[in-house]
Amino acid sequence: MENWDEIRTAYQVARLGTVSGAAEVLGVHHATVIRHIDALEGRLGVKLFQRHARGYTATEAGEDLLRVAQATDDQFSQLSGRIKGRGMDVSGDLVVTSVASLSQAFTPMLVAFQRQYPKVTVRYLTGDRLFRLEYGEAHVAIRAGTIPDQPDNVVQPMTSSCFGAYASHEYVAEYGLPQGPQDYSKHRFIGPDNEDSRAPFYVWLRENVPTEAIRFRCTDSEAVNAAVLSGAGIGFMGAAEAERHPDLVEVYPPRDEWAVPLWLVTHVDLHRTTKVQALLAFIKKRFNEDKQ
Amino acid sequence: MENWDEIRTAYQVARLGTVSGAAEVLGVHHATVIRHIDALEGRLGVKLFQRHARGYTATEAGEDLLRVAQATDDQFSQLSGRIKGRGMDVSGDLVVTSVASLSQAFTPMLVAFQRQYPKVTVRYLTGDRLFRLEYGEAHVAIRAGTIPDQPDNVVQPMTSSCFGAYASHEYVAEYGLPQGPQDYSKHRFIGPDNEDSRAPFYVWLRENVPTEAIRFRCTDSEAVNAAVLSGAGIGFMGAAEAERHPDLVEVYPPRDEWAVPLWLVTHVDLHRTTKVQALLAFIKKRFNEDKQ
DNA sequence: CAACCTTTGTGCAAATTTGAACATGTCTCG
DNA sequence: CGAGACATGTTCAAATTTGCACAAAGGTTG
Repeated sequence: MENWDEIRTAYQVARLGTVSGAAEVLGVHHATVIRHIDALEGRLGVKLFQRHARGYTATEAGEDLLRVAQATDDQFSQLSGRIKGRGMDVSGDLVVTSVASLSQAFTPMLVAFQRQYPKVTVRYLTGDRLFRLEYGEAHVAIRAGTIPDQPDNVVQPMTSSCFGAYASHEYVAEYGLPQGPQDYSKHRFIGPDNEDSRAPFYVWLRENVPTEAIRFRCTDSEAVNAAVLSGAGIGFMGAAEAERHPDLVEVYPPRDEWAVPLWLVTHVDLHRTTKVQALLAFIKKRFNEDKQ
Repeated sequence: MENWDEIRTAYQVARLGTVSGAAEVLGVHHATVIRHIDALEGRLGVKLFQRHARGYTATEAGEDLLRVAQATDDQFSQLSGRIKGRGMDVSGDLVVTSVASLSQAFTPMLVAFQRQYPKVTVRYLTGDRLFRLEYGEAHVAIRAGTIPDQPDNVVQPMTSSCFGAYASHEYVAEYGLPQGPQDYSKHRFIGPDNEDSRAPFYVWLRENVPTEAIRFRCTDSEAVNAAVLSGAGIGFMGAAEAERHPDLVEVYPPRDEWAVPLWLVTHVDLHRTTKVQALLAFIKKRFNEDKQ
């Protein structure tokens, strides 16, 4: 029972009773309809129709096919409606992923988004492994750092995450604040485990602070935060994160050169869907409001 | 949502996750699969799959299609099984038609047929109008007289219906029996309303009996029977029918030249079905047994 | 890390499907 | 009864679909 188009043709013939009528409805030539029926009957080995000068009347097999194909036709129409409608509708799952360190900033935004579009279910994935857009693991990803250049991904700049240098009260009480580059060697800095880190503030760190002064290294920004809070030294933190900890002392305020750009990334196949567009528009609007 | 073949293609891709796999299952080239998907998505205006180097993964729309098409595939397999199975099975309706005058002889045979094939429902149509095979009004027709030459019908000889001349006791008591052709003008005969009747005994009647002697004419054989029984004159009746009326006097016993041939007629589209073949075989076997 | 395998994607030619025209037959209506 | 409308069915050319060859790119494995 392969070749579903022939079933569809037979269905119209059974429904209308004539080859000509079916051909008109299907938008094909009546010769095509005849050939479809002949092929289908030949493959089944059973006559579906009885031919006569006034048209085709369905045999029992033909009537059976009529019932089944009728249901199929209904199913397909509904499916088509759902699929096309889904294009206009913001509903179903919307999977967003980012590195874990951004979750504090993003969760409130996603919650607000969900309240505006109640039919959508937001799934916010953060984890140690990178969720990949190209395998359909997420609709939207928020990536930090250098501009992602994956093919098939459409990426647009969002905002920058401002980074400053912070230390705990305890640290400052013991070591004081550096007054200039000449003091750096007398301080303890928290750096990245990866010596080649491209984060702009770590590039600055490599270029301005002697390696010996970097006495604590972590892979993870969460670990850096914890280290700073524990008084391990001077470390770089997002300004928004730092504000949440009144214990911290701002060693250096955020600089533009330290800012880490954030990117909104979507897969081409999903980028044009209204659901994704709704989220992107929502995020941008939210950031614009925050700026003002 | 026209072109069901593309839905079938998309279904296999969604099910297997790769274009290549779907192409193999479908028995087509993978380029064809890609083109089907592209066409379908283009028409729907929604992406069904997300493309990546390891294959295609279904979007929500694609998964919706998967569910619907899965059900459709099941339905079509079952349909195919039913249709093909029906070919081997003697079940469902079996519509037989004949002129009403043969019903006495045929009903017992059809009843026996139904007992042998309990899953079949026999519908025996007799009526004033001719039920036509070419419009699917019946599977098998029993026709009397000259050989039917309708195209698209397959006709085979069955047996002959023997006709003799009969009259009622009352008639014979009053008029006696004709001793030879010279007596015909002194008798009353029952003839056909149609002066051109091709029934062999009526041809004989026209050629051998003066028109004035034919004093009662009917269109219908049932009416002829009634007329004979009522004493209207000498009329022609089927031998089997006459035997059921002991009041009748056999004026002339059945002659071969008076016999009316009977034909089993089926439409070509139905002739090869096992159901029809079962009935035809049954009828022939029954007649052969009767002969012995 | 390099070779190999699997996957998608794209021109171009072959094969298949489709469409137009015509033949034929039946039914209907005046 | 005869003309017209409408149905199926067949033949041949055109159009579309399909298959093949090849390219490119990510994934896998030794």
